[in-house]
Amino acid sequence: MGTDKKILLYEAALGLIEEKRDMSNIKVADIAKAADIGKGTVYEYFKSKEQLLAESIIYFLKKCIKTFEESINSGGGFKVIYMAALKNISSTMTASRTFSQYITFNECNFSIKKTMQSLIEEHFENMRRAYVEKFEKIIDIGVKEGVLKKKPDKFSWLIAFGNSIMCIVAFKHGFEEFVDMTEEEMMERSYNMFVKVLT
Amino acid sequence: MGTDKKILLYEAALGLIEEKRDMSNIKVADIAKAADIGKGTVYEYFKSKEQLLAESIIYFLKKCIKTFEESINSGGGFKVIYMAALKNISSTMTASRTFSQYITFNECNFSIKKTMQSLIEEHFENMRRAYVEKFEKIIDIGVKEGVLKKKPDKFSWLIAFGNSIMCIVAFKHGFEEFVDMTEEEMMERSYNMFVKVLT
Amino acid sequence: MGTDKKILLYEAALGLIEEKRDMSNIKVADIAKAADIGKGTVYEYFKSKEQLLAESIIYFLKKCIKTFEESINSGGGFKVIYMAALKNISSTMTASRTFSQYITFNECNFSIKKTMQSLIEEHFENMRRAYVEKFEKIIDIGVKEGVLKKKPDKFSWLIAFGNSIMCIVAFKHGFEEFVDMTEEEMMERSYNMFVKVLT
Amino acid sequence: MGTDKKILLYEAALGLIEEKRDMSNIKVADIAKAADIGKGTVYEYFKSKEQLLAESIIYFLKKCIKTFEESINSGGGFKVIYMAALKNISSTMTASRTFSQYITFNECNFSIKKTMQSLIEEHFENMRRAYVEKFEKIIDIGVKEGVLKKKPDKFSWLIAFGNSIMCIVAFKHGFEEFVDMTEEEMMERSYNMFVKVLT
DNA sequence: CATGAATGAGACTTCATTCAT
DNA sequence: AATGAATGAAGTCTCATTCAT
Repeated sequence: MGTDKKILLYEAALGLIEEKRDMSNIKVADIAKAADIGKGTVYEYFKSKEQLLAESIIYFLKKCIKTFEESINSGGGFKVIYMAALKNISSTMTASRTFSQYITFNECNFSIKKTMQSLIEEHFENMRRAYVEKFEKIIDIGVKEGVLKKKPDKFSWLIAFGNSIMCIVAFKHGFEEFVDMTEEEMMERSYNMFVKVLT
Repeated sequence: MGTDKKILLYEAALGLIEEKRDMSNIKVADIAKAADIGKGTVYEYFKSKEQLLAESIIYFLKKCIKTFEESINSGGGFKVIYMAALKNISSTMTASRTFSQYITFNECNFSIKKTMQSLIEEHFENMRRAYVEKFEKIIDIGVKEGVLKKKPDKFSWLIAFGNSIMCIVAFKHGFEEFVDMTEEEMMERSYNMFVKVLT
Repeated sequence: MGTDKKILLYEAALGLIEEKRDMSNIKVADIAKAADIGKGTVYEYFKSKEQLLAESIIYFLKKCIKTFEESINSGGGFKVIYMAALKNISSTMTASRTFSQYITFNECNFSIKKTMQSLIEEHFENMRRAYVEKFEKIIDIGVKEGVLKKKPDKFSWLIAFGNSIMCIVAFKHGFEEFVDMTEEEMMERSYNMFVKVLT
Repeated sequence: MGTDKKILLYEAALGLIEEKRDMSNIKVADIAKAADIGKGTVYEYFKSKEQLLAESIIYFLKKCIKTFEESINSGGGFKVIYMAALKNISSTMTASRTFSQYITFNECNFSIKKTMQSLIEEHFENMRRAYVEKFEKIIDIGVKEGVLKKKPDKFSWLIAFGNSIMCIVAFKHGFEEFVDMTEEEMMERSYNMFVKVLT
């Protein structure tokens, strides 16, 4: 069915993006081959290469938020949920280093024309809002549990989350300053810093 | 003279990178035209487009660290220097949003082949070390002045700086959560959070 | 079908080589046009211009030996076969003056890189051996018929054949010393000289 | 002086032709460098690259005939002179394999435009006539000495000389049929065959 | 629906030639 | 007279897209 083939192509495209770390070098032929589909068939489902790439990114963004939601819905207390949230972001970023930048900065290095860009940016903004919404829920849990004395203002907890994410990124990237730290340690310190900042 | 023309081409290339937010779409012809130079002349100074782009990035990296050094050497107390550092980073990032990602994550979306990449990565690492070194000096000033009770561990102050930078990026990016804040306010809060985290 | 188009391109390339007497000035666009094929299509069948030219030459070499075999298999006595052989070589050389040199000297003036050269040289050597083999059979017929008293040594008959070929080349080339001779006369004298030398 | 620089450039060009076995890949810059002369200076002496190459070839042709004359003027009887002539041609061909073809067939694989071609062809024809003239003198000596019973017709001795030359070429080329023969032997057999054919 | 052969616009790069010094 | 930096025309090759099957 049509949709199935689209998803096949999304996955193929995303796979190649990860592999190459560079969207500009990806060829339609490569994507088609990776999806085990004829080159011409791509154009039955997408108007252009641009469109396919743009939609692939949107598909990725939606998947991110979905797995994020799942990860924090597993239950547990504030710390457990906070950790789960960070772990999810961490693994998303590991799985998709190229997109990490995209997600974090909403900059589009990709060779996608302006028309597509706005489409993506809209979806990105949606995703960011969804993340922020979930973050707020996590904060509320922290307040209810008394880990956070009183609900901090939005600026503060947003930046605190940003901070935690930055820890992960730096760690994942393997900067020399972090090499003799285990992931557990890093997560623990990250948590402590998070609580400290917001108290 | 040769060097002059190389710099002319660096600037032209960097200008286009900023303009286009995408290195993969930049054509040699464009760079040459922007530098007001014949297309063939480019190849008198660079072996290939790749080389020109790679060297342009390295040129940019060196310029970044140079202006950063200058900005924090203007004197003043801890808070002044901290603010100057942030302002420099802020303006560098504004001037060069595309590179922000590169600098922060050391990922290279650019269509530059593996050989060039390693060249760039080496230079990037040098630059990062230079920044970290300067950051430490700023921390030391804070300690001497007594703003920071005792010298925090490297992990903490690195992340704290990262945090401050993230505030700027978020602000510059115009996320809706920050729209009713002035840059001064943001910087002030950023400073307060910085000190709080490290105390 | 793939093979057909390759042959189309071989013929087009060979045609242009003959026309221009110089392989270095042939453009891919010319070959494609001559084959009534899109420029890009050439690269569906050949990795590079080099490859196309090299393969074209090999195709030519194989065709030469094939028509040579056919020409001497038409039957008849020693003189008839000798004449047929010479006629074949003569017409091959007329059809392809540029290649004549190649075939005779195994030198490759063509702008073909070293890797391709060795490929061609191998094929050329094969072809040369095939010719020598056929020549020997012709000699054996001459001996059996008693035209040649006893089988001459290889050096002698090889050179004798070379000599005959040279007569043709000189004649074809229209050197002034040969202008008042008909092709028949030349062939007759050539034959007589051939027999005389080997007796 | 002007002329000196021209000769410098001729020699440089010829050297590169030999080295590369392919005139089409020779660059003006290469020739200039080989002659230790500025690139622009070439155009003080030659209207174009074409002209330089064409004149270089003509220079070579003249040099060939000059050394040939010298070689056969050293005196001695018919056999000695014949051998000297062959030796000269042999060494010329060794020194200049690329030109061998040119000289033998008067075909121009070189990337030289039609206008230059006719210039070269005229000079080639002159050279060929000069060679033929000298050959005739050698024949006359053979007749006078009685080695050749009576003066053979032009066709015969021309072809006989061509034959001898072909022996050298084949030998020099290292065809497998000739590998267990010394140059002396080959020359001796060549001489014998020459005399036999013309008797 | 699915395909992949065919295409040609356009990119990078080379190099003969010019010209200011 | 000598130079070499600068040039741009022209060539090779890539690849998104089309279209007949």
